[in-house]
Amino acid sequence: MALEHAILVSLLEKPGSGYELARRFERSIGYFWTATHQQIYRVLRRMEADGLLDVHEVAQRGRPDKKEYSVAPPGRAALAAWLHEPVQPESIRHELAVKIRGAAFGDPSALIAEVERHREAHDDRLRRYLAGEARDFGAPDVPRSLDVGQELQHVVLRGGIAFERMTIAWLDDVLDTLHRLRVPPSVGRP
Amino acid sequence: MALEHAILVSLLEKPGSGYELARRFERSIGYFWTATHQQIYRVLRRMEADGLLDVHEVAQRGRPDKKEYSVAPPGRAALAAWLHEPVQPESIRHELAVKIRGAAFGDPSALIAEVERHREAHDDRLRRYLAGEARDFGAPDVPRSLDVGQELQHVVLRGGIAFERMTIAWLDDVLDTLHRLRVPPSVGRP
DNA sequence: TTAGTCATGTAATCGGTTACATGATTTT
DNA sequence: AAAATCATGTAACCGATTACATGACTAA
Repeated sequence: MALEHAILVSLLEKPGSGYELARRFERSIGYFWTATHQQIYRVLRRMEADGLLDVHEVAQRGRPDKKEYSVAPPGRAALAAWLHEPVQPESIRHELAVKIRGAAFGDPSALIAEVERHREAHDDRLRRYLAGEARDFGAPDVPRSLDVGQELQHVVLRGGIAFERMTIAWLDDVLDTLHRLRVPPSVGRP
Repeated sequence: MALEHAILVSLLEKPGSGYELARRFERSIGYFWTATHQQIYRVLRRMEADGLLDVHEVAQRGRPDKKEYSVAPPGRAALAAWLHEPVQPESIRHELAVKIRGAAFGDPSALIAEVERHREAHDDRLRRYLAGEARDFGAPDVPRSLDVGQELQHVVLRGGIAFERMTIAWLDDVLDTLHRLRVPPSVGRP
């Protein structure tokens, strides 16, 4: 049930509409949790009904009205309580890994293009993260003084960066392996 | 819909019962996909009804009968077709990261124990993966010659190992940050 | 004029988790 | 005697995805 808590964190960092939250889930929050706008709207309504959030409609010129959500005291309490509960260490779900292992029952070299596509996507994401890091937290050689919230945001972003770097290195390993498997392994035999 | 495909891959590697599949999902397949026995049984019945799998009951001495599933020709075809479809690069979902970012609105040092617990869990998993690697694929200095299926299994396992190593390093970074935040940053100011 | 952004929603379906349930056998 | 393993399932619920829908404004 971490979506609710991710929303609480995001709204505490800055109040906003469902639409704005959906956009944040595409970027900053996106490197540790994802959600579509449909789901966000549904959860927002439920959380408001439960008294965790306050809403007020904001009229805008030239744009549709929006409902700006902010965290109500019970929402803050719910987040504080959750921070003291243990969550269980998660496992990954990696569909591409299923495919790689499945390739043994098809043509492994047919996967090369697919793996390269994934590599590109992760490389793009890494670039975006690094750009965001430089923008929000300063370049490594030009450190800024940050408050607690920023320090924590930064360490989470470093996690996203580490994940992308690791994934890219692994996909290179996968590509290497797929290429090696195309030529029968004859070297080294007597 | 990768669970079906993960099951097809696993059953192609070796036929087995729902119970056995559930066990495999706790270990080898577990480092890229997870599933509980309830879900596995449900999906197995559906796949059998769809003609993707064959079943035959196996009587056992001293143990309950089991239904051994194996991949039927249409199942093999379904897997082959899926291998040619692109899957989209996934994002991670990391509940702990939500917590870390949420800690800014509570007591960050209260998270230290929780993060240490996660670090332990990932360290355990890493050890199991490394033990499995040595057992199934030989130590790095004593390489074995492997067939295509084994090579692909190995590269996926290397991915799991890389993921755990990266996660442990990141959690150390997180612990470092949480410790630093306990003492007010006074060094370096005039 | 077409595409893109801002903004919110409904409906259907599927995938996954949690809790509950049974029962024999084997190991400590 | 108790706990663990082998083996299979039902029911309820929740979380998440996909498809569909609307409508105004803005920029290429």
